[in-house]
Amino acid sequence: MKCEQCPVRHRAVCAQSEWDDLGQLESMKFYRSFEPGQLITCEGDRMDFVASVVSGAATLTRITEDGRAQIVGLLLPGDFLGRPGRETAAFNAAAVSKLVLCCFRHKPFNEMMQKTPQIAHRLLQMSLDELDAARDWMLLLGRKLAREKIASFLLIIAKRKAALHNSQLGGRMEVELPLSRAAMADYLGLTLETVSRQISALNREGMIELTDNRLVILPDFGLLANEAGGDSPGVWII
Amino acid sequence: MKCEQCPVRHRAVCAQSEWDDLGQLESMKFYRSFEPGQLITCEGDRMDFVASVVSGAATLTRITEDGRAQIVGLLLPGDFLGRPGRETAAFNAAAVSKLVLCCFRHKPFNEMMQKTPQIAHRLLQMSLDELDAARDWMLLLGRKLAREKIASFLLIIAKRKAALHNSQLGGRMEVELPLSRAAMADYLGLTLETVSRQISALNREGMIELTDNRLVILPDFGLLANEAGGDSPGVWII
DNA sequence: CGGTCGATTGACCTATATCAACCCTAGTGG
DNA sequence: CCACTAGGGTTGATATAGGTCAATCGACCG
Repeated sequence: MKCEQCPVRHRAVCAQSEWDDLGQLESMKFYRSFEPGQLITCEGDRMDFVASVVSGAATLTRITEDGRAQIVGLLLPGDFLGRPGRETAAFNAAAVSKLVLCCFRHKPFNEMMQKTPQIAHRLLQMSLDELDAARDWMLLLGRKLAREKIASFLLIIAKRKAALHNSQLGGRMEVELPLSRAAMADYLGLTLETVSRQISALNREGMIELTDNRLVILPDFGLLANEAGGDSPGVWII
Repeated sequence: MKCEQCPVRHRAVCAQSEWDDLGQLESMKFYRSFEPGQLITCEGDRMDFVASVVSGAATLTRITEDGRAQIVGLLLPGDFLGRPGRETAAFNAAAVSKLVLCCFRHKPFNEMMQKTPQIAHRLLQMSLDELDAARDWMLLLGRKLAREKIASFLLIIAKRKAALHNSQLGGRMEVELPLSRAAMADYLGLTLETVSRQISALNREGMIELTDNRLVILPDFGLLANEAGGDSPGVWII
């Protein structure tokens, strides 16, 4: 695929790169695909590339010795996986849907970063945005009720979808959940039973309409936002 | 104070800057002091500078509409406050002890970042480290028991102290808590009563020795680490 | 048709929150 | 000098949100 036609061209780490830089990236990139459930790396593993998510979704997970898991990152199209200058994965990364990555080997990517400020700059921007998002997520994990966690999650997915498609936020929206109930639980610091119960409750009360297990209609975005426990939603629009 | 004598010279955003860059930073920096409890910025406020923590400690806090608070960042000596290119604070920032900041106005700092890759590069490094720390914190908030949260917190403070002084980790250590019980609760996603109870319990069991309310002796670092719920501790050493 | 996987629902339990009393220390002012 | 007060911390009794364990359901698949 040519970079110009790339669906994440204007959002990924290469977003601010100009023509000739893009040509260089083009020549060093390679695509990798993963099936739902497939591991990309394990914590501690050598990871010889960094990548942009082109399509699909992946999760970063941190696990305690006794097996409790917490998803600490949800990578959607445009997001960046890996850390330049670190060749050992700090987290388990797994595909949660059919996933396509646009990969770069560490060494050429590092050299590129040294030479072209745009890429380093964009990566800094993206990292700071992720940090903001992580901090909002800490508020959710530490202080929100189960119901609020679920509502917040639905909103963030809706917002990401709107941001990717440059479409409007608000009113009636349809979102496809990128995660299973179990994965949502690991994302929200809940059990899958609690996730299921809360989703059922929101459904019963008309806050959401469940069509498929993975397909949710939000009849009223604003109404649902009231249930999310009110952190300022602006920052989520990455 | 001259930059060469700065206690955080080798850890702050300026760590990788060379002589002449340092001269430039020197000419544009200015110091500000804050008393314990004093607000630095409120979410949404205009914030006309970025800064390095020289001494003392500050917290970043996120608050829900109905007043539940979560501390989402603990800034210790060397840490960076603010975001280049954003002049509106995204969080409440407050001093929790006598605090000294080394400040730079946005505009000259941005220009400096454009010109000198070292600063931008160091800031990227620091942001990525913070992101790693935030992700470990998400595991704590989402999945750890109260007792494990407290133990983890004591360990991270001990580790930061060791890192700053380049001293050894392990064995018997003494740490000064930068936070009140209430602030610890807001950091750990607990209530202050639960914090107090768990600290008392660890004290009773000899895992820690309380001298002052704010001064804790860890008789055996490794023993306490067992109580922390076992995320790989390596990443904490920022 | 049996088996597997994800999701839902129910009954019960527990870690932590909540509410409340109390303690200790430091500071203040009579 | 000492009573009074305020702020931080501890401790106890009770309530509850969400966890745990277990049964069931539906869809899909060989």
